[in-house]
Amino acid sequence: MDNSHFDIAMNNRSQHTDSSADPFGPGNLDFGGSSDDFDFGAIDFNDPMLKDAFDFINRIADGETAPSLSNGSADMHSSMGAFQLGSMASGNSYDGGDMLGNPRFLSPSPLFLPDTDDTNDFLFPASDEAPLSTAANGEESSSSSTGELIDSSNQSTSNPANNAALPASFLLSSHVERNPLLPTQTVRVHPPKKTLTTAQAQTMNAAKAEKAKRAMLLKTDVIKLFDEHEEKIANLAKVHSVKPEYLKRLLTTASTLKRKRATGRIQALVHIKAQEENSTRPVGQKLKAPALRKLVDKDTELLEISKEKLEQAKREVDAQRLLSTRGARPNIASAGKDFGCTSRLIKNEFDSLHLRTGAVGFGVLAPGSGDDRGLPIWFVAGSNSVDFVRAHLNTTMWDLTGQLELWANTRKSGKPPTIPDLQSRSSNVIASGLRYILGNKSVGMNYVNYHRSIVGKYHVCLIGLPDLAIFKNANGPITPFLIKDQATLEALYTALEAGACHWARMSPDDIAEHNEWLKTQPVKERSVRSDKGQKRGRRTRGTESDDENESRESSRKRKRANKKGSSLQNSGRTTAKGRKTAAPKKSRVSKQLPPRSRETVDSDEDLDLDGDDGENDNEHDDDEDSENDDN
DNA sequence: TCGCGCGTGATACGAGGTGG
DNA sequence: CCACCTCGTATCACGCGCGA
Repeated sequence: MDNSHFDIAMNNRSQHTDSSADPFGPGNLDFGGSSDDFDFGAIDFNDPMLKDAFDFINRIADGETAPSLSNGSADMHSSMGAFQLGSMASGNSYDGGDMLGNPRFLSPSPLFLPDTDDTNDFLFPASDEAPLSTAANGEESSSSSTGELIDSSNQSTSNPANNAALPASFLLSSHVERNPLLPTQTVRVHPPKKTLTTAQAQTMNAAKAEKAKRAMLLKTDVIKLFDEHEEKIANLAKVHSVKPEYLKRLLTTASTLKRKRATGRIQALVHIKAQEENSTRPVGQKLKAPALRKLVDKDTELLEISKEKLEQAKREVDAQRLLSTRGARPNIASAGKDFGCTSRLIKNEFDSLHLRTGAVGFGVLAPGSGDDRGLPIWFVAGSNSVDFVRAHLNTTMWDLTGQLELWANTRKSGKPPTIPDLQSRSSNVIASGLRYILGNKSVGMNYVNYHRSIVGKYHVCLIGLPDLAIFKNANGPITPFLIKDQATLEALYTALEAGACHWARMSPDDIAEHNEWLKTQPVKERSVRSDKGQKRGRRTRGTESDDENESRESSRKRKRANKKGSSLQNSGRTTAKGRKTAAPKKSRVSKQLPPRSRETVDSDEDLDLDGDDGENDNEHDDDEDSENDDN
């Protein structure tokens, strides 16, 4: 037998377990602990059955068609079917493909799917049915059972189906049961605890006291080191005439560059002078900036303007600039002209950037609706970018531009957004803006504890909220879903869309000030768990005491699960109220034990048959949404 | 009202220390 | 070197808070 594939597999495997690599990365072995402890030699690779199994996989990897499970190859079914299908269903990183170092087996390949429509039952047999590999160990295929593959006398490496320490129900859907070829750890059994003698207790106590003393000494030294560090920074700041905060910034990798230059004093004064001089002048005779600047220099009264008035003028300049850059064009003609000029500017910038830096990329621009003026345009940085579009998007730039224009002309438009629309959109902009500025995909907006959970924790704040009474909430911004007034919602959404209202990082001074303020605010304590003090043993699955466990279980959760189960049975992917349910996220679900029965898992969705992670599930949903929209 | 994420309470387990 | 103990951390289950 040619073992070349297998040798490669072993090499790959040793790379995977390299301690320098991420042991939990995709395609790596994960034994839930130190993977280096894993003894691969425990498997007898000279076992003829195992050799056949690897030979079979290598032949498939070489492109040979796999035999259908339902019409033959019973041996392969028992030895490899569970091996591969288990990995598909569980999504565990330690699957057949990984072990063999062959990525082709990582995807849910149809090669091993049976010739039956009832794939669910094949992958996830009902609790009252014998699971795949149980059947393999049972009477039906005893001649080719996986039990023959592994020496049952060696408990440390054999399938724990034979391990009496585990309850039989646990094995029904366990990873190890679905992957009977895996070397398996024994269940750890602790010896009964012995009571200490007086001398032992005294020794232990003395050692404990000594350890505490050493920990205290270390803590004292660390505090001392911190104080010395602060003192050195303060001295250095004094010597170089800079603020200690500046030195601390230099010590970190945080950027000190600001995104935008702040409005200056002279700009604010010119703005005031323009209001004085130009408000009464007709168009065409208004003074221009150089003339206004000269007038400012001569106006001694204006030059001694109060700080408050100057700040007010700066805010007005900022607002005016924002209106110029983000405000809607007043009519079709000006919008069309803006479109044409700006698109040419962008095209020029694309060309120039490519020539200056070699950057590649492409862009497509079309008027937002058929009523607007302006010709669709596409631009690329580097002619190679066209090849990219052709190769990876299977279209040409012209086609893409045409499709964009068509899409813009035919999409829903003209109707004013409804209140739920505005609520949802505003909420999305706020939440996505928060995720963007923090670079954290999982963070969520907290309106109720905004000052503590968002500002205090992440040091960012939402600035530029519309100056409306409803937003002057002591707890911070209120959730858009509580605003029922169309005009208020439109003001909020417009500010968010235009960028007038956005997330901003706080300066160190602001953070310190906010933290001081937080100290004066009452802390809302979390309620104490209602079951505090009670013993809550680990939940067991499928044991004979299930009824007792279920009776103890939270009635609320049971009600929810039952309701969900029944509604899902009836309506597939929607709840009883017709609301679409999101697929459970793998990151959390994968950590939990499977449900105890099919009672609460009656939909494909819950089973997560495709084995994708949560992100992909979302993508799938999005695709469906878009399809529905198209329909 | 539902579902998700966080935090809490509990257990399991491994590493390290200690004594025989 | 082994047995035993302590402690810290990982993991699990689930209640609470909160957004949608």
